[in-house]
Amino acid sequence: MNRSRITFTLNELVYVLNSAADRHLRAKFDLTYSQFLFLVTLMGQNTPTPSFLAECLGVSRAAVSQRLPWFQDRGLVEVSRVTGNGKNLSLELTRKGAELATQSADFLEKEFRALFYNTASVDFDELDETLNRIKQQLIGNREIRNAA
Amino acid sequence: MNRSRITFTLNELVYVLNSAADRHLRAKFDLTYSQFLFLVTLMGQNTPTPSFLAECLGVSRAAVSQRLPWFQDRGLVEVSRVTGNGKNLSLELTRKGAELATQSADFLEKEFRALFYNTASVDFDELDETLNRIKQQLIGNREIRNAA
DNA sequence: CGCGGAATGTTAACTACTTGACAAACTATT
DNA sequence: AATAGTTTGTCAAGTAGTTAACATTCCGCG
Repeated sequence: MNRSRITFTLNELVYVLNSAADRHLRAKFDLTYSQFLFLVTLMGQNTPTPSFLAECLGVSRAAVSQRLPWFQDRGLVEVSRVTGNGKNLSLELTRKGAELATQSADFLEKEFRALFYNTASVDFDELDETLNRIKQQLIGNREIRNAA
Repeated sequence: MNRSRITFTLNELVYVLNSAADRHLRAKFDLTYSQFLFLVTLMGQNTPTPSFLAECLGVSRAAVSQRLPWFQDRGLVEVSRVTGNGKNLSLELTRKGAELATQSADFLEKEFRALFYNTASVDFDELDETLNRIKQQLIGNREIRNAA
């Protein structure tokens, strides 16, 4: 019963976290959580292709392709072709997009820091490391299984 | 940066966990992870209303309403009206549905137990408790904020 | 009793994703 | 250099959820 309790807890916690983030972002920046993720992920790289961005976001290429016009129309993302490369598009945050990403990320960071501040008894670094170890274990075993 | 690292890690871990569960369930029981959750949640109560089930699953009443025929058609769930109550429907697993829920839950439990067995250095009970504490903290603060 | 208000279940319209198919562009091998 | 194979971005169709509106049923209270 250990297993099921903890996977349920994880799902619930993630739901609460993401809902809270979504609420804050909508209220202050008129931004969806997944729009926020799009911008922040884009900021984390320099001029990636849509294909690579899709991989980072964990969604399909088609999904990125469909969402791009929304960000272009609002002047947040610029799509360009690299000269001498007719195949790949290149994505880049505009100045406005970068500002929005930075401001919203800072804001969210501050909000959660305030919330977590009271939870003094938790070592978040250690927790993060533990969760990552579990994740790696799962990924590792999966690959072994698939190869077999 | 603490905050963002851990929320990202949480999301990634949940994704890996749920994907693995989905893969196993499809392969062995021709069942989606969310279909599995539907059955297991239903088994956890006795003859709930669709409305209550929706709340437990964290989805809208409309979503449950739309999904019910799928489970009825396959003889997994029985929908009935309680006599003297024209308003509420009553949901119940059929024998077949209960068997499928039990078998798939047991199977998943066994799979994950095997995976986790190697991660000896993690105290899963303690981890579960920690995650729950964080969740409660978040919920608590949210309610205070909303009331203000 | 009867009537206003709340809750339930269903429907319609919408959203955000998916997969599969495709053309265009690149890469590698011969 | 030609070509077979891969990668990329896009489109069409399908899926699972959402919100909003609705009829129906129940409840509390005059």
